[in-house]
Amino acid sequence: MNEIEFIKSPKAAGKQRPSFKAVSGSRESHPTSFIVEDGQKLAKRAVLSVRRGPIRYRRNSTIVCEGDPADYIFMVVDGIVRRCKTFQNGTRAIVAFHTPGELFGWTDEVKHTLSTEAATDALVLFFKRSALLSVAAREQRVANFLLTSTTSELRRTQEHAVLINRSAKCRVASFLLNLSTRIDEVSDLDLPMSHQDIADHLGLSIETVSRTITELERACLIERVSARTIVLRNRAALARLLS
Amino acid sequence: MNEIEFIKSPKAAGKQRPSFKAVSGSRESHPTSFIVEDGQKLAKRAVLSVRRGPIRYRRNSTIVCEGDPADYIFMVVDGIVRRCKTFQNGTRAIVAFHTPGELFGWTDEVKHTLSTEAATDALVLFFKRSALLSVAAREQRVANFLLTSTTSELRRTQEHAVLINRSAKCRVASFLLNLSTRIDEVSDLDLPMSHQDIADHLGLSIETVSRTITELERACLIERVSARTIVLRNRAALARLLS
DNA sequence: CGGTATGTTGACAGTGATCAAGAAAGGTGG
DNA sequence: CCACCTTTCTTGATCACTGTCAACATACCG
Repeated sequence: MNEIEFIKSPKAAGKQRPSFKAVSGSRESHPTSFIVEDGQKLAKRAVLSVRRGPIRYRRNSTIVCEGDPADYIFMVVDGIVRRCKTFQNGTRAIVAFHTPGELFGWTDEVKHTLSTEAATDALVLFFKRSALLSVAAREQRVANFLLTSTTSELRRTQEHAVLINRSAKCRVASFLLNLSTRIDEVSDLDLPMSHQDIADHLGLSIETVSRTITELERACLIERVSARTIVLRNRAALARLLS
Repeated sequence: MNEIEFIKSPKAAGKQRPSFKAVSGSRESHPTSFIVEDGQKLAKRAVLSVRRGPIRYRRNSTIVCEGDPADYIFMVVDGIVRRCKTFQNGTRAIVAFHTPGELFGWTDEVKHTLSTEAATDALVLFFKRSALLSVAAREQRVANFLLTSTTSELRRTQEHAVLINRSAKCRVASFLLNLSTRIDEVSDLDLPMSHQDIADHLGLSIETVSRTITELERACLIERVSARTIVLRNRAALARLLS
């Protein structure tokens, strides 16, 4: 871990881009509200007792390196976090992006198999693995939350793996539709991450991502307000590209 | 579900190819031995009480269709099972192969999002989702097994997703190394599934799979005893292709 | 033994990567 | 507020890897 900076309030983070502020600011519920919803004071107190942070990370800073001991697991409070693997030749594969409220990094291995980095300025909670396990043993709702989080992440990763043998147009359309459901899309869809991140996530070159967005715009499926701001003009047609 | 056939003994299945028999016959421990290892008679009785089957499936028969209600989850007893999604244009993506002992199909959705098919003759146990959940609520070891199974599947799916933007040679090498650790590799590595299945799993064409195997053989990294039987001659060199 | 399914190899084409140049956006300092 | 610089994005030209089409070989099965 590097570039760690303790802060007093979530408001201190995520101001790099106006659109990003809008995204995080418009969230009605706090990411950890699942504990409240469970209505179990004991569980809430138990989980919070093993919480560390939140810790603020600047964009592109590393939260955990591949190979680091898997002592902690994480939850995004604000911003976007990417989980990736970098190869010797410098190419990088981004397995997943995580949005606020998502628990990630849970593993049975002793070491993390993926690096975790801040794709935007981000605010991240830490949970000590061993402590969370012992809480889960006492509180069934905590155990359930662990299982549910892992199951959701598995489903998303499976859907992503399905994209492997599909065309560039299909991958980009899928990504845009997916993203629009995961972050608050007021009217415009603000891309919180760089095109390079999107390219590494979809297994495409940055040039192909750009060209494909242009192509979708020419077909009037989307509209490019700015490089990082897109309007989905025809969701139905975009969805048809996937089937 | 179709082509279901109740049988008395696992011996009745998996005889299609001699190599397949050798693979399944050489397993020392029974796939459900985790229950015994847990040493909890209550848990064992509880889990077995919600078991259905085993049911035998012939190669290429469908176990569950995409969109079927997710009332049951599954465990491979014998053979290889594939989980896939087929698109309108006929192309198919195989997200994962499952080997004996693996629990799969766990989901939070009401419907299965992937089809499940027998890649070889296979023997499959069924567990009623709701029943397994209530057992897990009583027996922490059962809950743990659910979480561990899901976590393992997530890790494997993540590793598979990483292969997206890598070369054909790298994908095939990765697949062969991976397979050799998952099935008993006496001296030869018997491919239990067809080249078409491998191609759909790796996002390659069947021709490219064939050509890549030929290429690896020319480089003396592997040796092709027959179309379905391969010897890994130089594991270290194969592993170097991945990094 | 013949027929079907599966695997192999070659020729060619197409999608997307690479290389290169320019444009736009964001950040910094005057 | 503007000038400058850096980063990010866009577009074009070319190339390479892999897909497609086709023919043949081999294995499997009745």
